[in-house]
Amino acid sequence: MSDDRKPAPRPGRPPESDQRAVREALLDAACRLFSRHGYSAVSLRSLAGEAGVTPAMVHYYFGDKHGLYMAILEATVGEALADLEAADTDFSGGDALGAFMDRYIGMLATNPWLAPLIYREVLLAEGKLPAEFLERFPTRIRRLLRGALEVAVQRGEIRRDLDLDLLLISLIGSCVFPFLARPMIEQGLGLPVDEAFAERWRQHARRLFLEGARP
Amino acid sequence: MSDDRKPAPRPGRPPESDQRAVREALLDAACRLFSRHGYSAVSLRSLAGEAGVTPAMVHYYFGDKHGLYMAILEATVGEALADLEAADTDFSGGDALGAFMDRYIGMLATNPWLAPLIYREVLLAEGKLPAEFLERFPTRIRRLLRGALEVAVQRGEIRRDLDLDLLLISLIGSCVFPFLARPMIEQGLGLPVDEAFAERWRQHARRLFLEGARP
DNA sequence: TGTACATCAGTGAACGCGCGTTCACTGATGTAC
DNA sequence: TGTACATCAGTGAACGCGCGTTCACTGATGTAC
Repeated sequence: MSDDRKPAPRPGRPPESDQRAVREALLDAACRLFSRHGYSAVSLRSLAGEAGVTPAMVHYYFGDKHGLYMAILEATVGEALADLEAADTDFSGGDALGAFMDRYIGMLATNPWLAPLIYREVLLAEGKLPAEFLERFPTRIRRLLRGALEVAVQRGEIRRDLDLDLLLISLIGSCVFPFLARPMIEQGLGLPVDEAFAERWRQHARRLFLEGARP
Repeated sequence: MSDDRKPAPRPGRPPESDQRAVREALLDAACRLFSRHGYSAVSLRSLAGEAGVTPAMVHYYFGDKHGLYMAILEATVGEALADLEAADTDFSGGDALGAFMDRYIGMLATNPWLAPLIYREVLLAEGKLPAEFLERFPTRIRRLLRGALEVAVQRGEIRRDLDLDLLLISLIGSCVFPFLARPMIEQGLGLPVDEAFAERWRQHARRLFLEGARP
């Protein structure tokens, strides 16, 4: 009764159990562990231990390990993309690129596991679902940004002598890189990558991207 | 005699064997597989198969799996770093930053496995050697670049209102990002990341970093 | 309202498999006399 | 120059272990009559 760290798991259906709590504990642990160590380096035993449940729960709720992986991808990456696309209309106003960078950086700062997770899946193509995500994610984000870039060029907000494909890569990189390189920044440079850093990075990235480093 | 794909491995010491060939076949396969799939996702059986040798060879030459990993880190990352540092003197002349970017991008383009390998080890801190590499690599590259940046600021080649820490992150990111995002660029944008791309990226990254995207 | 039963959330021991690793061994090569 | 032997490169079968996964089960909860 006094020890609630180990709630004395008895056999049989637990009273007043909350399915969503178990599911989300698993999703939460999976986000953290998969993004930090990679899919194959994380065992279901350690994952279940982190979530405070039995390894068999993974199969009960998600079928198998890969199903859990797909579930967090759908929940995190899918939601993030939908969020960016829903805000597409905002980008039609002035300074569309700045608005995109603001929103993108904010999203990456709020969800620290997002960048490494997407990176492992999409950029390294480490995952097992090239057909689905490798086509879906970059295609959607490319469509989103190519349009904004072309509009910006036509408006004269961007120089005409820059290759738009390469500029697209630079734009994404200048948003996402510090959240990929987080351990290096925190341990190598001694800068905590928190909300305050994200705010500084927002301003720095916008200014550098538009104006350059030269005086 | 005619079939040299399977050289009919007989028991006993092979005649005219070349130790270095076996060692380097293992290192080569390890570079490709570890950088593509990650340390724990690569089994010694698949790695040895790729190199055309027996799994037991890994222990014969490198002690264990981790020893092989350390060996390729030392061979690739160590050599790359030493190369950059040896060229440090070049950077004392005019346009030190441009010279660094040129050299850095060239190195990443020549060794396609380098960026993902360093990323997995240093940026994600996925490896088991935080004490050794997480201190060595970023510390050295930071020292290298902070000096060059401060000199550039004093010479008036760089604006004074930019945070040097953030600028350092931007500089590294604008060199390394396309080589990290290679699968996305090749499959998502349809651009092959080859030597020609590296040459285009060199010019693009330098111009964008110094002059910005605004007309 | 009680009762009988289906369902449901979860347990925990066990399964087979592939992993990293070990080891007794084989026959070619190098060396000493 | 021959011969005896140590060394050396490499084999391949086997080891124990931890992995993902399965399954018989338990007892609380929901439902039908």
